[in-house]
Amino acid sequence: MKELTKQQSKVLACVEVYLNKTGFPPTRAEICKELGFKSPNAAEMHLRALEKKGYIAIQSGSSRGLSIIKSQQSFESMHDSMPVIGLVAAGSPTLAEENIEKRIPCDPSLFSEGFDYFLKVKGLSMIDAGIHEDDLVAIKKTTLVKNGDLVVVRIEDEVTLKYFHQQDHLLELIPANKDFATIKIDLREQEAFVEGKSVGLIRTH
Amino acid sequence: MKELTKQQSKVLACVEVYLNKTGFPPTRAEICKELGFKSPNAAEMHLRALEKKGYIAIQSGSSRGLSIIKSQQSFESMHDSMPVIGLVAAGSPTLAEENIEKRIPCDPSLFSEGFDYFLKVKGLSMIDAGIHEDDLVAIKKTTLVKNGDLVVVRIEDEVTLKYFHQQDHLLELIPANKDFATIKIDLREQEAFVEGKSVGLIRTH
DNA sequence: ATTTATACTGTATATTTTTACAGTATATAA
DNA sequence: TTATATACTGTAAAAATATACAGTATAAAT
Repeated sequence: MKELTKQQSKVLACVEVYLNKTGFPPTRAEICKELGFKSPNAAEMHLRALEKKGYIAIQSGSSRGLSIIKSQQSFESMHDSMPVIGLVAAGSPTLAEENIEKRIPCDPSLFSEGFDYFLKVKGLSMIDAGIHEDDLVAIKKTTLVKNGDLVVVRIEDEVTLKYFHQQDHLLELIPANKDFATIKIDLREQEAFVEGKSVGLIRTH
Repeated sequence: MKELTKQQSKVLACVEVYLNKTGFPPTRAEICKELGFKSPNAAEMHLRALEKKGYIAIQSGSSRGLSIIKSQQSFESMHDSMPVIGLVAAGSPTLAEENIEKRIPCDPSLFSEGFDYFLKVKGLSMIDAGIHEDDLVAIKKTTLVKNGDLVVVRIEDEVTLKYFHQQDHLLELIPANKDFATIKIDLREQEAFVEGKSVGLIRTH
């Protein structure tokens, strides 16, 4: 699929937004109004380019005869899908594109509270909570967590999934496996960031 | 929401089908062609009625200015949702309406192989497989199962979720909890029906 | 220096489309 | 019997729309 110029991209976005808002595609004139062009031919030319590059189809002779072939919108918003993030050790911007292993076709309302991404579990530290290696834990980004919540915490460059327990300056990250030790952190000496909490889990057999 | 007459219903369906096929709504003339009317006013009148009853919106002055407000298509096919079945003891037609506890907004492709319904787990017999009480196990209806698969089996009026193991006439349904005994069935003496197998699991925290 | 691609303005026209108006026919309710 | 609602045909005009053609301007490539 050929690359789009900035303006072509704008026009395609305009068509998609209009379609989402009204349920039918815009006319050339409407695209112009939306994007500030003064001639319908400006829109026409961009549409022709988009057609040639395979992003849209134009039904000639039909008013508003546009249809989207390849959407620009991230797959996210069109047919809802949620990103799967590996439990990576390094890097901080968890939801950065390069950390997304794949996407699962489902929408955020799959779990009642909503969630932001799936975290792919590594290791067996939570096995007694019924959380296995490669399970996908649905994470809702929040820093508001209670003792006993299953949380994602970042300590320096390490991200971990554990039960949360904090009393005053002592943060305890408790595993669900007797072979693993509880991580104890004195928050006066070391920083720890709560990235979110688990609201659900999915597993593929 | 008011009831539709037969013709109104046909027109609404026509708009929806056209929209699905082309990506934009039909004109009055196109509806006529599709449904065999000879006057654009026939379509116009039906559209007005559909608007008055709240099924569509008409953007006046715009060509093809129709948008669907309330689709006729069943909720199922529009916004996919999958039924949740309790692990009920009695009754046989598993997917009968009365057995559906609720529906989860997701589509069958959530798990790569596809699935037909969720089974809500009762009891702790599979706890060592990381399957807890109230977990929802995604079940694909099939009778083609291998030894080691996690299957839904019906024996008389009892439905159970266990690991499958069969050798000749001996069927073993193996739990994942040392406190539970393996169910052993001689198929020459007793019937057992494989209803499906697990392809995944979801849990709400 | 000249071509080529992108990105438009401005105008005009044929065509598409909406939409109003004038009827006809039929079944159902008052 | 007379409304009233549904379900159309047929026509026509006004408005919306696609689309062709003639230009201008700019930056990058050759």
